[in-house]
Amino acid sequence: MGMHPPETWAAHARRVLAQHKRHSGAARQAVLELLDRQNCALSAIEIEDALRAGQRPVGRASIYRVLDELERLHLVQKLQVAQAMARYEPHRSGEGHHHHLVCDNCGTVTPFTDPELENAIEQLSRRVPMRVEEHEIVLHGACQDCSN
Amino acid sequence: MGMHPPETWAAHARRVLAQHKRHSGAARQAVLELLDRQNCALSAIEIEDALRAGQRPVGRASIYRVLDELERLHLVQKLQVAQAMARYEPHRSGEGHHHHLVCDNCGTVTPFTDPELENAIEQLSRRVPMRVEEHEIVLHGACQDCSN
DNA sequence: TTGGAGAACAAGACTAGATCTCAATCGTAT
DNA sequence: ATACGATTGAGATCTAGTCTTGTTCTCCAA
Repeated sequence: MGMHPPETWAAHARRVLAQHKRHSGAARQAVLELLDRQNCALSAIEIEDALRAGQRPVGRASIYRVLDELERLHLVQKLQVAQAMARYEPHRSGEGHHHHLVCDNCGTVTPFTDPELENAIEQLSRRVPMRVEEHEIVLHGACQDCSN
Repeated sequence: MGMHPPETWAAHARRVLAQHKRHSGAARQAVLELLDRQNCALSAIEIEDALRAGQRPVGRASIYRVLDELERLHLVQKLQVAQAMARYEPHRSGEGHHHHLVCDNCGTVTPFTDPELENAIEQLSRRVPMRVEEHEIVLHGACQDCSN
């Protein structure tokens, strides 16, 4: 369990994709690099806009296709956080893992982490009639600004 | 804190609605009664279909309006379980509370309950910078049928 | 009991997130 | 270099959810 050489998530993703015999196209690279720079979840539309504004426009269909692919390989996690709009974030082992607080008043989404909760989920996953691969926890309520 | 007389969720909901000075229309009654007969979450479309097939057709706009209203009064909980489609279920205190396992292969949604998990969430809710009112937990993976 | 104010309702136009199609292009193994 | 399959983008299409509008119904007070 020694130190791994530092490797970006994007590099890791590229490696996994290569192992799965995928060609490496420009659209996919752009999405990977954008995702790698984020620390919380983005929607497909936000990704589309960011890429159009920034480095390289990518067709909407490509974005959804890439996100789908990455999700199937467990490289991103797809979240149904609040509205009827999916969000995606890089699936980093350990340190990046977090869940979300959603303010039902103003709609803000804030990430949080909690080791004890992770522990409880870990235990639970063994008791449940399913091979658990991911979990998603959303707390709803009123954020500090809104509860005054 | 004694025993309450047995009261259906629908009756409870009607009472709360009355307290909030809402008139009582036919569409809302139909939705209430349908929801009361379910033990897991329904989507708005499923509700629309069930009502059209069954007792009394109700306009789609009305269904969403009613569900919204019920959600604001905490009489139903809105869930973003799997696909980009919200699901709603009666919010019963205690005994009816549960969470969901989603099989990413076949899409089945199964409810489960777990006191320890509820406990962990309860603790967590105090540590977190938000007044927590609801929580939603979804475990993803492969169900028993699909993991063979 | 009746009349009126405002709540509830239905139909359907509309929006926006997501998917599908298909022809053109690109990557890579040979 | 070539061939073949993977990748891509434009735009059509689908569908959950929202908005608009005119009508109907509930409740309450006279």
